[in-house]
Amino acid sequence: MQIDPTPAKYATIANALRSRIDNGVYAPGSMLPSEAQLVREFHASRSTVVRALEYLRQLGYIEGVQGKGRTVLGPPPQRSCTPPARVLDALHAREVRHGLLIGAGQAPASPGVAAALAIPVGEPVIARQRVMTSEDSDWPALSTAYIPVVAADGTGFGAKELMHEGALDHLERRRRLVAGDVVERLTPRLASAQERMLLTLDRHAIVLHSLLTVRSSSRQPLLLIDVVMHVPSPGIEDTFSLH
Amino acid sequence: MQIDPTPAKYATIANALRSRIDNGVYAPGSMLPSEAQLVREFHASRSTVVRALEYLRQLGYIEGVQGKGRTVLGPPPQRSCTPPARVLDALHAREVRHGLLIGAGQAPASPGVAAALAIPVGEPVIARQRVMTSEDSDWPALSTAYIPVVAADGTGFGAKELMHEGALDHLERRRRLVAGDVVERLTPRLASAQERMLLTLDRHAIVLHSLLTVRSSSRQPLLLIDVVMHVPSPGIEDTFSLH
DNA sequence: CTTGGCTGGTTGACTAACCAAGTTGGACAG
DNA sequence: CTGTCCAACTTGGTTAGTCAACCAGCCAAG
Repeated sequence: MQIDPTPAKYATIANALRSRIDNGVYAPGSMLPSEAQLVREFHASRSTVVRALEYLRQLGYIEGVQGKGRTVLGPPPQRSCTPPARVLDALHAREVRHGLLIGAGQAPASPGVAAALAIPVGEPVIARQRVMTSEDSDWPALSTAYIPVVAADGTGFGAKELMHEGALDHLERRRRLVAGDVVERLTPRLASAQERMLLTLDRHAIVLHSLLTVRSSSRQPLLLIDVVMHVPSPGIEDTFSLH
Repeated sequence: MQIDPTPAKYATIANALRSRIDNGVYAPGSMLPSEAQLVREFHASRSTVVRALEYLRQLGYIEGVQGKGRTVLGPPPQRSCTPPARVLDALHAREVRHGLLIGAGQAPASPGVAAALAIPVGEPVIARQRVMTSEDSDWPALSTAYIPVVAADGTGFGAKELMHEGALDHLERRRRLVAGDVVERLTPRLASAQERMLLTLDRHAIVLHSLLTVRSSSRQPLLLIDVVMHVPSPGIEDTFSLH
């Protein structure tokens, strides 16, 4: 039977202090107790205390000034996520051959499109549909960009000419906008007949449907890209750090 | 007139070693010189050398085994995202009611399980299956944890008793391991008959299959969790920053 | 052949001590 | 009141030492 080991003293000290910072006991901007105080509290040598503090410093929880003391910085900010490749592909894929552009033109916004763009159902939008190839994406995909007509003014979204830059690149350049983030909603479903035909899929093919809402920094929807991907085994792979 | 200060000795050592790792002088997988060797090379005390090594360890460049030496891991990979909620749920969901544990016991590793755990097909693994409820997860899900029998020694994975902590928490505590990252492979497919029954799904229900490989900091697979989720509209939502 | 003990090496953790460099507050003089 | 000095306190860096726990190789005994 395995006996649980006692954690190392420096780890105990580091974790205790870290918890206090995470829980707000030591607020950001406040001074941490001095080394001498911590030596007394944790019955450890100074070197052991310093080792724990160094660990927290490297994690970004605290910052020390010689002669003055250590300041609490707070829990290190959560890194914001870079979009995975499939999202970036959809935002930036250029139209390089005429055969890939299925169509472009005005249509009334469906309920789904209206909800994603925060506009009334039926409001006119420009829809632009294209096939994404292995040059654009890891898997065969069908991509439809939607943008409200008023917002498409001055852009080439409704034109029959190829857009030699990605949809987001084009919008940002033509409308002098800066996108802030993108929200992806991912659902699995059966491929429609049109999708099967355009992507050369089997009768019962299952696809991943990704609805990408590009927003401004104030969260206003700017552009919607509806992507349908046929993802073969071993599927979409992502790696996440656990510390 | 400010004269540039001589960098601290430990910083000089850490930066020298870090450069050698970045430049491939010490290749990933190789052994770093011993502390005694570095003491001689850099004319420093052992504690000073250890301080430099500890800094690199925390950055993720190296990993040490007591009595054996330190292994070069290589430059740390670009920090990836915090795992999304569905992944964290699967890693940390506790078993709180007996009805949710479907079964636990030994089985030979299927090709998929073997590949994910980097073990031979047919090698005995412990499989533990449970239903995840709305307390655990945003959607109904079926979760099966797989761990090689030898690695399950000293854990409760094969037992019929409930595990009152998450699978990863349990493994880390019982085996004194620290997980480094988790790789997710996501595919859409039709639900199997068992999945439909256990998750109360329709005849043609489509599910998302998420295969999670938990790895150590040296990328060795530790634990596999196979999750099948029924994701209703509007699907899995994620937000990504664009700057 | 296997097993156990020994040796030399390895890292992990902890303590003690020293020196350096800086901050802060109080006391004192002008 | 302002400026200077000094003591007490602070963190930064380094060395030396000890004990514990482990690995790998070697050799002897069964």
